[in-house]
Amino acid sequence: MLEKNSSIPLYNQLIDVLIEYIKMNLNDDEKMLSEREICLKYDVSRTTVRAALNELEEMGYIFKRHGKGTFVSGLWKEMQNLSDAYSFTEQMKQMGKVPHTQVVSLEELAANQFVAKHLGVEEGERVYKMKRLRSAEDMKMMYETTFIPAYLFPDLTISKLESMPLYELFPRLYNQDIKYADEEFYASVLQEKESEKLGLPAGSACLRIRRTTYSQENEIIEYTLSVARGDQFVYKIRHSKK
Amino acid sequence: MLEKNSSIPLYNQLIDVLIEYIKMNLNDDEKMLSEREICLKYDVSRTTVRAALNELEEMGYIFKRHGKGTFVSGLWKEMQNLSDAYSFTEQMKQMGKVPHTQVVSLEELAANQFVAKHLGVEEGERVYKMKRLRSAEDMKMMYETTFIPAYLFPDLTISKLESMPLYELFPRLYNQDIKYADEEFYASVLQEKESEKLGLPAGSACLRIRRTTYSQENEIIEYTLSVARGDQFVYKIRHSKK
DNA sequence: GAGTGGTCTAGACCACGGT
DNA sequence: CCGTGGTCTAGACCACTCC
Repeated sequence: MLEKNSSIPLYNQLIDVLIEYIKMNLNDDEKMLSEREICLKYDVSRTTVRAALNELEEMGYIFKRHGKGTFVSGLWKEMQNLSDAYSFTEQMKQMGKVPHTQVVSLEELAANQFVAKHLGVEEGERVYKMKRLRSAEDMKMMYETTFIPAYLFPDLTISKLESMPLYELFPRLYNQDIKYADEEFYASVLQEKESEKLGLPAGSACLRIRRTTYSQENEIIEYTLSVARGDQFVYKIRHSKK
Repeated sequence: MLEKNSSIPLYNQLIDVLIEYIKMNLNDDEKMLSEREICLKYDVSRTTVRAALNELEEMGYIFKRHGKGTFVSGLWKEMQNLSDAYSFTEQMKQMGKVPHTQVVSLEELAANQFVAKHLGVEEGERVYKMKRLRSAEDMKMMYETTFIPAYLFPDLTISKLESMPLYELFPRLYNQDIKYADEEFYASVLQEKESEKLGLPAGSACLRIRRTTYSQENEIIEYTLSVARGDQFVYKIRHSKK
């Protein structure tokens, strides 16, 4: 069942095993094996069991009650996305659509005050600025303006940009691994010029998004301003009470 | 420094102590004490230290590098809200405003199919439906329609509703502790009737929000539909790469 | 090789919920 | 009272980074 000498941590293997166990044996709100029972059944320490159970709780598979036990949550079926996906490509795939990106422009320029501030670089430093129109099945979904520091991405070209999604290009071509991305968004209406780009009437509902992406080294590797069709983007978030 | 026999868990105390230590002694990106150094300095086990450090990492105070050490993140200054607050009251306080709520209506009725589905109750079951206009310093911010199951909240009255925020009323008067809330939201524009209620022109940008709140017992205790001024609500979320 | 974070063990005591 | 999850210990070995 569990491979003790695998390169995959035991608690990680245990997660998969327990998910399988739940699916095969238990229904919603039924009582799960106790922590000590799991220790015996799979011959691991309680620390390992609790590490696995904590992740399962975060994932929504189970919930715990002090003094009573652990129970199957029955919520994991509905909660597909809850905005795990932060890339356009992933979002579209979750919506069951085929994403497409057209690179409208790519230029190298010196950072002005605004760009410098949001990319965390010095004013005057070289940066790339690109504009992209993002579609799904012939519907124009979103228009993005992205800034990235030039020194992290030498010799960036449109053909490279078009070869793969940005969030694959970062790690694969430039060894920049993403740690997390912060997004701010708010409702707005389309201005005239934007409405032309998206093929919608001016004044249509839209979502404006500002995204800052950080590398594993805690450097900002991307700052993007987006405007997205209001009728196509529904964000889902879960607020957990501590 | 740490009280070993406090009712507060050691790792929880340690979190506060370490935050203080960081603020007093370290700047951004500086190297933090190693885990084993913290063990010695505060006389606790490494398990306890790691529990505290994991929370600090989630909070954004520090980041770890395998083989190198733990470092101060320097991001905890900016990231105030990131939508931790899911109640209107908390959100307004974070924005430095004084929230006010006017209960427009409160009625008890039988759940129709729509309400039954979203509250997870049977059709025909008694539910409360309330409408509330929410303001901050004389600006009308958001209009909410809320459904809650009646059997969980016997003898609910407008005066009770007006006495405290809903999310205080749940635990304090009805012993209903909140576990988490799921929100969906998307951009839209105000319809005529809504525009009157919020005192804005029809066609103004707005955010439409659907919220489902769950109790510790995994029951739905609230379903709310909101429409909020687009120019006043900015949501922030962090997508962590796993 | 020395130091770091990552994983894991075996065992202990506590606080809570039910009998 | 017993079984549950919550906290904590002391110690072990591994994988990674840097010298």
